[in-house]
Amino acid sequence: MTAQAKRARRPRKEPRIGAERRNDLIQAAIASIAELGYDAVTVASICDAAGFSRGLIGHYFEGKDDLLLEAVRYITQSLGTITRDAVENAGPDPLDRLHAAITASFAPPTFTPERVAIWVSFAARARWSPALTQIYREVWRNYRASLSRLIDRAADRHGVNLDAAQVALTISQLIEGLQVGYSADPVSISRERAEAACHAYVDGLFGAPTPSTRRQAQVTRDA
Amino acid sequence: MTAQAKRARRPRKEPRIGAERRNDLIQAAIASIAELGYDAVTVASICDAAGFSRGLIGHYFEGKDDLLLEAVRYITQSLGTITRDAVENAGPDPLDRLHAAITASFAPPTFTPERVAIWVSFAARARWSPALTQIYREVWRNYRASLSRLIDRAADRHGVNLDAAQVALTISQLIEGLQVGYSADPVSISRERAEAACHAYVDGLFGAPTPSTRRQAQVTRDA
Amino acid sequence: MTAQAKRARRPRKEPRIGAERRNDLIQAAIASIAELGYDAVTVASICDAAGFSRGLIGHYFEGKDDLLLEAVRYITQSLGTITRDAVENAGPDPLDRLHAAITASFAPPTFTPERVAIWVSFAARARWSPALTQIYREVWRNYRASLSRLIDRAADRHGVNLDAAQVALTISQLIEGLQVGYSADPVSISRERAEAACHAYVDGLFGAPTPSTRRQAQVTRDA
Amino acid sequence: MTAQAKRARRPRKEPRIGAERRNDLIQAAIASIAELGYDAVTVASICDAAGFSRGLIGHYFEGKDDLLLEAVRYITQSLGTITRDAVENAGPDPLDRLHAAITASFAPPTFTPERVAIWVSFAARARWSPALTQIYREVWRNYRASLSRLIDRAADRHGVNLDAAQVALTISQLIEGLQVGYSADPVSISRERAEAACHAYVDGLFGAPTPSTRRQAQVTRDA
DNA sequence: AATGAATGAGTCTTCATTCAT
DNA sequence: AATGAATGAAGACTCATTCAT
Repeated sequence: MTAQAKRARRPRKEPRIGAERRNDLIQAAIASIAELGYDAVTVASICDAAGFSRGLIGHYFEGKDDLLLEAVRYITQSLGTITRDAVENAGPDPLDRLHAAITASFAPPTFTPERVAIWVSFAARARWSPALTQIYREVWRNYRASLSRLIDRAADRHGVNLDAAQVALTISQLIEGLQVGYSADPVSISRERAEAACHAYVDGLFGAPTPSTRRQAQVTRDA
Repeated sequence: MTAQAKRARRPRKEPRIGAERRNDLIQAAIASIAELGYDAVTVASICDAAGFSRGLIGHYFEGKDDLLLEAVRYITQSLGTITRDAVENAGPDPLDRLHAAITASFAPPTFTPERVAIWVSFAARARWSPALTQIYREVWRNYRASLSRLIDRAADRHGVNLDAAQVALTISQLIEGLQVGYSADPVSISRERAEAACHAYVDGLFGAPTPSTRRQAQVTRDA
Repeated sequence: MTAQAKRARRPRKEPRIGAERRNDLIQAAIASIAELGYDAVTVASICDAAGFSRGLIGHYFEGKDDLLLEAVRYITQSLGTITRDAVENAGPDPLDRLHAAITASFAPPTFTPERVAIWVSFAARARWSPALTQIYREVWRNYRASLSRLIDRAADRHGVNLDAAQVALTISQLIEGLQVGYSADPVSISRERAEAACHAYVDGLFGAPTPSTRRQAQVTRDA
Repeated sequence: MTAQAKRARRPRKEPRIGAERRNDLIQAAIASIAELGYDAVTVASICDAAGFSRGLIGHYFEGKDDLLLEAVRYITQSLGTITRDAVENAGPDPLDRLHAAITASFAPPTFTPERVAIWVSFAARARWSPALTQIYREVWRNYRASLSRLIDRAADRHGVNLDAAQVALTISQLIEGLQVGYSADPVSISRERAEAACHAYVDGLFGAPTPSTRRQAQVTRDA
């Protein structure tokens, strides 16, 4: 805003590989979005957060929009990887794997006030940005496809008759909606309530008697 | 000051009473947000949409932010009114009333690409705007409180044991999430699928055999 | 606000009612200048001070600049009248009359924080406004001419040899300078110190031993 | 953001170090005030005078007001320095030093139509600006304190009994008033008459027989 | 590679003026 | 006569981008 003042002499950084610099800037962009909001972010705020000079963005990105897009990509990729890992570490039972996917969605680093807020900002802007729309669509389609497979197998195993596509949609959008609520009003919607609601939905589908022990380990591994 | 000389001017709009003009501007703001996105909206775009000169905003609002806030208030109020009306016109059965509330949430004028997109923008920004946070919280709290009452009564009537608060939260955030999905990617998440998923969740709770006939009339009056 | 362009004195249409309204607005303008400063004054602030609607200025004045000029004229005329009256009521002795002129310059309604501040604003702006330059020049020329006559006669009477024109200039600009100081920093330069300094200068010229009794009556007739 | 497309640009000024640019802008601001008046100055007029683009002010100053304040500070500091130098170069006699201070006050670069006009604008605005009030007060307090010391010593040396504080106030405000007069109406109040009046006042105090030879050299080096 | 000075388009806001009622 | 709605020009400020060093 104002205060082009004190640009404190900072120690000159050691020149590094481009990829590392790029990543520094992406992380700074994420931090800056979290602090100020997607559209209040400025090149200056990002560079200040990274400890770099203003002009550096032009060396590594097409411009501000490009950097912001990369930041979004970073977040979505990280989201996908984390979910995948969680599912694979969850054991063979498809229902366990389903719950593990949900648990991962409500655990750090995915479910953090900052990350959730950024994600929501990103989803909200998708309507007016083809690039964001495409990323958004792909992420959720993959997510729902994975869920669908798990749901199908779990339904088979537990002898339940389900519309897997619809259930996957419901889970994905319930997660999305709980994220929005948590982002906007974390007082009313705590992380715990959000997670519980989502698990409860799945439990309801499979007639499970609150199998909370199944997820306890993962819930507590917060950072 | 400096010589505000005579100049050619466009035909002056006939002055109307204040309240009417205020509403004109609010509607124009809503239209402009829908077209450009919450943060790409400019005073110029709003005034152009309304057919007024730039300076008029200063007469009726504190400034751009104030107008935008009023636009949000307008939308939320309209949302509350519509839901209330729908519930009251739905007959005595609490489960019918619950489904009516959901139906109204997925019907125009609430569920319109423009309205949904604005709502989502608004929710996404709430985190960085105390004024928006307050509005957001209040709207959903009221909404969930209404749902809770309906759920309690419906559970009584149908002999089901439910955590009303959790179910209300699930419904509200499922709606929110479906709106986000519809806003960002209306191709993957159609209005019909969104509505169906939400009704299906409620049906699942009450063990209903897809009582779709109950809502058929309203579902098809979409725009 | 530049462009204090030459504006022919237009004849007033409704002399009586109009004159009253005109005066109301002039007084409001003076009050508004005093409160906000010459250039922070707006048409709105003046009309608010007068309790009138915004558009009324156009009925009685050419515009804002015209009104402001009239306000300045009002103040300068009032200044001249007051000095003249004070001198004429001071008795026959020219030195008494000289002191009386000074006393009047440091007494209300001339010497008031508001009036002084306006006067100084006006003087400061004169350089860039031919209309103000003209008023300013005329006022002080008349004032100095009057002083000169008094000084000449007083010098005769008291057998002192003086450059009347230079003394008149010194008195007038000492008053002006004391007003500036009082306007900008009334803490350092009180009204009393200002008046005393000016009388002391005249006393010094005529070798008077602090003839303070001579002016006591006038000093205390403040409003 | 949004499409800051490539555009034709004027030849870019070669970047210089910050302090130099700051000074360029301050000088341009002074020139612009002198030309247009304190409140008719715009960011555009300043930048045009400096030959820079509009946005540069934001790099070196908080904004327009900050720059204007710096311009005032520059002028007042320069005023103080010049007076101090003049006094110290004036020889040992305190009365000579007193006259030297006055002479410096009526000589360039202090006493220039532009500088005087700016100074007067600044004094006139002080009433409504705490920052200006503070600067104004400090400058004149220092000035009067210096004068007081000189007056005391000169009175000792010449065996005259004087109220040093009052005389200092009189001199300072006489100078101020002569500046105002010169600014507003340089035709009636020439630089020479102004200076002569001020010296004559001091001469009168010490009973000097118009010791004009003492100052003749300096008087004639006018611009 | 990195810096930060410089640019200039875009936006919001203010406000004197106009004018229909 | 009086009102206040409406206008539109002017100005300050922001900020992404460019580019010489």
